[in-house]
Amino acid sequence: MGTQRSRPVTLRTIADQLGLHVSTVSRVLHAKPDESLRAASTSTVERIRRLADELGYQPNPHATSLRTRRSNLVGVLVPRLSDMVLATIYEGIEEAAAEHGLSTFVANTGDRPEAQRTRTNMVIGRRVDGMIFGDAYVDGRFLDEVAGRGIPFVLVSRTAGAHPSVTCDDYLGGRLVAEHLLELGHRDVAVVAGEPYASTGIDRTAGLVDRYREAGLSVPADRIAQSRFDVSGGHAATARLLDTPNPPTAIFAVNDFAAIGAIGALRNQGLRAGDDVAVVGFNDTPLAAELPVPLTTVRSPMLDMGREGLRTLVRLLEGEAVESKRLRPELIVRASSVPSP
Amino acid sequence: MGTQRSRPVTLRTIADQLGLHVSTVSRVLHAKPDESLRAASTSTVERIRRLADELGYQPNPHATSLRTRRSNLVGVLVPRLSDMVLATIYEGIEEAAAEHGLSTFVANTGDRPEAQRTRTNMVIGRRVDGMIFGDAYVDGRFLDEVAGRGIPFVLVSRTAGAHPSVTCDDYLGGRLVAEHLLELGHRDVAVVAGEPYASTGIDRTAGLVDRYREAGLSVPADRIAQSRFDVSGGHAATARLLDTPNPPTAIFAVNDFAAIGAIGALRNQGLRAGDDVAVVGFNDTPLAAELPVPLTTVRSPMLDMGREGLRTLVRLLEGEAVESKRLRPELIVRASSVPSP
DNA sequence: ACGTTTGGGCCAATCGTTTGGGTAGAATGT
DNA sequence: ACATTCTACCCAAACGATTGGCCCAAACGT
Repeated sequence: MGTQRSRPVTLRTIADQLGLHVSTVSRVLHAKPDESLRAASTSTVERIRRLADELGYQPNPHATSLRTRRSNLVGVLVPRLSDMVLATIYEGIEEAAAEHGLSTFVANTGDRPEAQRTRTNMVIGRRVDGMIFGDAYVDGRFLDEVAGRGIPFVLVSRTAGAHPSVTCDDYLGGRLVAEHLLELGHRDVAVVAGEPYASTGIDRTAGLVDRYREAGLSVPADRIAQSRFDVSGGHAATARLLDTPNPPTAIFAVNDFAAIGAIGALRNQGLRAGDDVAVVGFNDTPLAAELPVPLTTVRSPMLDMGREGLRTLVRLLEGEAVESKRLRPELIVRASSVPSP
Repeated sequence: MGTQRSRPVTLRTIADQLGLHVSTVSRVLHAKPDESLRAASTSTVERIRRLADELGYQPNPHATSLRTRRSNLVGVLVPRLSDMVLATIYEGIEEAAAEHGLSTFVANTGDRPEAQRTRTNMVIGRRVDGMIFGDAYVDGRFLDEVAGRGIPFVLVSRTAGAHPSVTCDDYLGGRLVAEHLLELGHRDVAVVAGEPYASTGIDRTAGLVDRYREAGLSVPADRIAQSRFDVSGGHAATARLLDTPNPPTAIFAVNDFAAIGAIGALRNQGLRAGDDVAVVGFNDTPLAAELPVPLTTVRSPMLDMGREGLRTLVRLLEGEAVESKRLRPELIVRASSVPSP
C-alpha cells in the first residue's frame, strides 16, 4: 500500500487527479512553507499534500537534475575503501551528505594516477555537483587540472597545494609522538613513513623529525623508510629498517595498519613490540587498543574529517569562500611504547 | 583543451555544428557499430565521431535516464564500510560495476532496521535499477517487502529466505574449523558467534557445532556467545565466555576482528592466544597474518563475492533467472591454533 | 518505364520538473 | 464607481536524449 507497483507517480498524476496544473502542484510540493502559501489556497495545499503522500510521490531526480542543472550528487575518490581510515572518513562524508540531501558516488583509485583520472572522469560524467578527494597527491598537479575544469572540490585526509582541505594536523601529530618518545628516552627512532606522495605521511614524519632536531637529535635518512599504508607495507618497510647492525629502539609508523605490519616484522626478527622495541602508530583505529600489546597511537578525528569535508564542500557549492581546516590530534599512550633501555 | 569550461556540449551542439539533426547524431553515437552504419553514411559517421571527442562530448545521464527509464545506477547497503570485510566486498562490487558501465550508491545502515528502511527509500528515490544488500537480516521480512515493491536485488555476504545471494559457504567454513580443532584435540570449544540476525555467524557456528556433534561432542549453549562483529564486540563476548571456572581450550570467533577482540580479552585475563588458548578467526583479512601471534582463520573470497554479486544483479536486470551461489572457503592454519594441552 | 527497395536523414513526441509570465475574478482603496 | 491589488491558479518553454515514423532521392528489378 502507498507505493503503487505499476506506474510511477509523477506530478502529473497528482495534478490530474485533483484537476490542477502540474506547475501548481510542483510549487506547493517544492517550495518552502512560506512560499507555498502564495502558490495556492490553504485547502488546495492541503489536498495536494495529502494526495502526494497517500500516493507516495517521490520526485524524479533525473527530471529535476535535467531541469535545474543540479544533481545533488557528490563524487568521492579514495585510495581504498578497505583501508579502515578512509572508510571511516567516508562514513562521515556519507552521514553528512544524507543530512544535506546529497548522495555520493565513491570510487577506489588505489592511488594510481590513471585510475584517478578515469574515475574522476566517470564521476564528472555523472554530473556531480562537486567532489571530495581523499587520495590527493601532494604535488596537486592533477587537482589543478580538475580545478581548471571548474569542478568544485575539497580534499580530505591529505593536503595538496592550496586546494581547500580538511585534515588532521599531521605535523602536530608527529611532534606529539616525538615528545612522547623523547620523554621515554628514545634517542634512536625509525619511521615507517608511508608513501612519498601523501601529505599525511610526509607531515607526520616531518613533525617527528623537526621535534627531534629541536631536541638536538637528528633522524638520519636511513632511519626513514617509505612504505605503503597497509599492513604488508608496514611489514616490508620495517624489515628493511631492521636490516642493520644496530636497530632503533623505537619505531613510529604513520598509520596503525603499518604499525601492525611493523609488529609482524619485529616478531619475525625475534623482537617483541612493546618489550624490545617501542612502537607507535597513528589514527587510533579500534584495533589499536585490542592488540596483544595495546598500541600507542595518535587519535585522528576521522569521522569528523569526513563530515567537515562534506560541509565544506556544501559551503563551496553555495559560493562561500572556504578555507582549509586542520583538526586536532591526540596522543593515546598504551603499552607498546616502552622506555628506552 | 578538449573539455570546454563554459557551456556543456550536448548532442545539439554537435548536430548544429555539423548541420545535422540531433537524432542522427544520437543514433551514430549511441548505437552499436553495426547499427550506426545504417544511421548515416560512413563519412558522416566519421565527422560526428571526430567532432564528438574533439569537443569531449559526454552524454547527460539525467536526460538519458529520464527518457529511457534506466539509470544505470545500483544501490548498495552495508552494515558499515569501516568493517574491512564489507569494504572489500564493496570494492568488488564497485570494480565490477565500473566494468558494466554502472555506478553505485553505497550507504551504511549500521544493521539498524530503521536505517535500512530510510536508506533503502533514499536509494530507491534515486531511481536505481537494482540493489545489493550486504546487511540482510536472516528473517528476510524487510527484503520481502522490497521485493514486493518490484525492486530487483541480490544479497551478498549474508543469505535471507529464498532471495538470490552470493555468499561464502559459511557452514562449510565452520566445519573446516571444527575439523581443525578436533585434530588438535580440542574437546572444549567456545564460539564468538556474531549477531543473531546475520546468516554468516549463524551458519559458521552451525557448521562447527554440527561437526562437533558428529564427532560425538556437544557444544553447550553457554559456550556460544552472541557478539557484534567488530573488535570490541569480540572482546566483550569473549570476556563473558571466560567468566567461568573452567575456560574453553579453544575459541572460534566468526570474524577476524572479533578474534582480535578475543585476543585482547584473553590478554586481560592473563591468557595468551596461541599459547594458552587456541583462537581461530574467519575471513583472513590482511591483518590476520601479521598479528604478533599469526591468526588461524578461514579465507573467504570477499572481493569475488562482491564482483559476483554485481554480475548476478546484472543478469537479474537482464531478465535472466538467477540462483544463489556459495563460494568456497579455505582454512588457513597459523600459529594461533595450538594443540589442546 | 515504372514500381520497389534502400540509403541517409529529418520530425516530433516524450520522459518529469521547474519557472518566468500571464490572467480572470474577487477584494480593496478612495 | 472605477482603478488597483491580490488570490489562486494556468501556460508553455525549457533541460538533453531517445525512438518510432516518415520522407526524398537514387538505385534496382523486370
